[in-house]
Amino acid sequence: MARATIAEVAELAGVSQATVSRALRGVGKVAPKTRAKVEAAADRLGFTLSKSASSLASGKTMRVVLLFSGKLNEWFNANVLQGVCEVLEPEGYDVSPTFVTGRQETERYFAQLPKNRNADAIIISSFQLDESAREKLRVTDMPTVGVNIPAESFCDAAIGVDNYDGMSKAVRLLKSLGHQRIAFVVDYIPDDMVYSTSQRMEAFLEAAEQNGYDDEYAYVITADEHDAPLSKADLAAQLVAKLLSLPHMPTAICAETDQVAIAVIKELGKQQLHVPEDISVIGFDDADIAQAANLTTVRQNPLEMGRNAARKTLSLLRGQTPDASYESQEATLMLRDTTRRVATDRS
Amino acid sequence: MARATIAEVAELAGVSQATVSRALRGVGKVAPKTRAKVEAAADRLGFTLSKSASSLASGKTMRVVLLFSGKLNEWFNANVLQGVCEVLEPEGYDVSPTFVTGRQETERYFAQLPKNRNADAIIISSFQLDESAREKLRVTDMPTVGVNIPAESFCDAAIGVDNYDGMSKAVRLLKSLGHQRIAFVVDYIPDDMVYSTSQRMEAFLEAAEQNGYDDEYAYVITADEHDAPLSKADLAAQLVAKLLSLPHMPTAICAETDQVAIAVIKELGKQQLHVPEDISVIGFDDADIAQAANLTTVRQNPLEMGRNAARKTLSLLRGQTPDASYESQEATLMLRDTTRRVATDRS
DNA sequence: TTGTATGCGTTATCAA
DNA sequence: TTGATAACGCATACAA
Repeated sequence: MARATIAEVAELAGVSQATVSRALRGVGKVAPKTRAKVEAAADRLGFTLSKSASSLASGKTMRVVLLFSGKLNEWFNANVLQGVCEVLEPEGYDVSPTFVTGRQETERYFAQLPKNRNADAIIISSFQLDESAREKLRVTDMPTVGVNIPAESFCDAAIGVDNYDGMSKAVRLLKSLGHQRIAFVVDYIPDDMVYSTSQRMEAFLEAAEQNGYDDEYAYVITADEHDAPLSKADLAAQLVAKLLSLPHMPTAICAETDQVAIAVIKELGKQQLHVPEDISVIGFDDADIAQAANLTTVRQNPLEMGRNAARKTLSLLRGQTPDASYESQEATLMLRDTTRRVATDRS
Repeated sequence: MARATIAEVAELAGVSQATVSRALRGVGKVAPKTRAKVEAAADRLGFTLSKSASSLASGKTMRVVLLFSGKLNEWFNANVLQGVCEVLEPEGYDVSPTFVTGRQETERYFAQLPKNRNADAIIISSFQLDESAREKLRVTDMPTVGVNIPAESFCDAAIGVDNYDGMSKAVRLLKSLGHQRIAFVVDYIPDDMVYSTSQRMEAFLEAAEQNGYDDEYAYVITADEHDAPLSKADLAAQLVAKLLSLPHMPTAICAETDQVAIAVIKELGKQQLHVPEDISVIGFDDADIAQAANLTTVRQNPLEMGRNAARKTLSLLRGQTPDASYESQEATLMLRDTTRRVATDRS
């Protein structure tokens, strides 16, 4: 392609570069006739404004970075990304998905963050950041919005699911179904990552207490500490082993996520424990796999979170304060086939 | 943040701007000592090269567009994206995910493509393009690489799964298991979208023929034409209805995708037909849901396709020809719980 | 190996 | 409403 410049368009249209610029961007006062001329000329030359040149001249990069903890092909992240793109791209922004896996990469990323002037804003998803990283974020002059980030935060705005709400609903369901011993199963949680998981654990315990489960009736089962991530199958094997070696086996389990729930169900099956006949299981997320496995679960909506975060970002970018800077999404219980009223032959 | 410029770094380091530029990018000849000085200065100022300015000066945008048909939260797309990002981002490229859904958006996108000089390359995934769109792509001077794109193509390079290979394996499995009547179930295929689906259908028929299935022993069941996309449940209901109204019910089904396979299995269940006891089902993809549902399926690896496409893009960007411009990924049969040897009481 | 000078294609300020 | 013109921050050809 011939790469036309604004100058050629100006010449063809018989106006100045400045006018072309104004006309094409739709800013400032420009006569309808002039605009038409310019647009015709631009069209004929197959001309588009150069993003690089615009950025340089205006100081706006028209880019927003979307930082994930984990991979882009994870259900949650992919949905947030889709949501963000849906609202940001029509506004002319490029979204630049980035991801870090593990502690080291995270540190490295935040270490070099302050000097990054190559984006207008940053959206960060599902991080549990240490003080040093938070500090780095604070000193950045970029608007920062968080998705599933602790509320007492260092972000200008944030959106997340209400894990407390979600776990309460799960626990109340189990209570209604007559379950007297319940457990929360969860992978080992490194203290510096994965925010939502630890919050769900706390929420489970709190909800259990509020619903009258004493300590010995509501367990938390955690995997042993490990460095390399465990396969879900291995994790489930470990968790089920711990479950089965409990003084009293619970009749219902809440899992950290759908993934873990499904892995646990498979492992239980290997031990001839059937779900939901012998034991009920509830997941968290309502990812695609939950439907495929007919899993009762607590639904969150990362797609909508992404859209919401992007809207907040847009506000910030315009120098406004978002309507509700810190928002929390209600969680929904999805009743499917892995929960059941407890057998009546127990006291 | 103070936004330092290259000039300030140069001054602090006591060298020229040009030297700073060279030192920081690691190009050209620059003395180790000088480089160290420059790096120290840059570090102290919290300086990073401005992407916009670099782009403008060099003519390279350092951006590659990744165009999807469908949403970014679909399993296939999310995986391709992850793969592409994994290899492109370490090389300093921004990947800009874009998506179009439906015919109109696609047309609009390609219509304005030729004048898009805001990327160095474009990767397009899973498109079935009409001649006009192809032409637009051809006239673009950007390197173009395809993912799951017809081979006789308008791309400089491409990678895709071998749908023929995959469907052959599926059909051969069913033959080995003694199934004598088999069917392929598929959503209505608008002739201008979804490439792989129609290819799989053809591949099924071809494989069936090669394996000795006569016409009346290998059916293709297609949904009726419709404008708005059907929910998977509705689609499955329609497909199962057609299946059940066949002169002879097949004993095994190959589905277009895992999604369709799982929806069909659920619908069959509603009709008291159990999988695999009464009928075997094979999916295609091996997405997360396939594992969750214990679905026998044909595996493709979009993550690896993404990486591969990105590597090809990199080659093209460097002016080289990729080792293998057009590659095809072998498909793998994943044997799980939805297929079974046909009951022996049939002839 | 380093420095000088020019240009990249816009935007934005100021006049007209 | 439009036109000059000076930035914007860097890469690169060329000279030293």
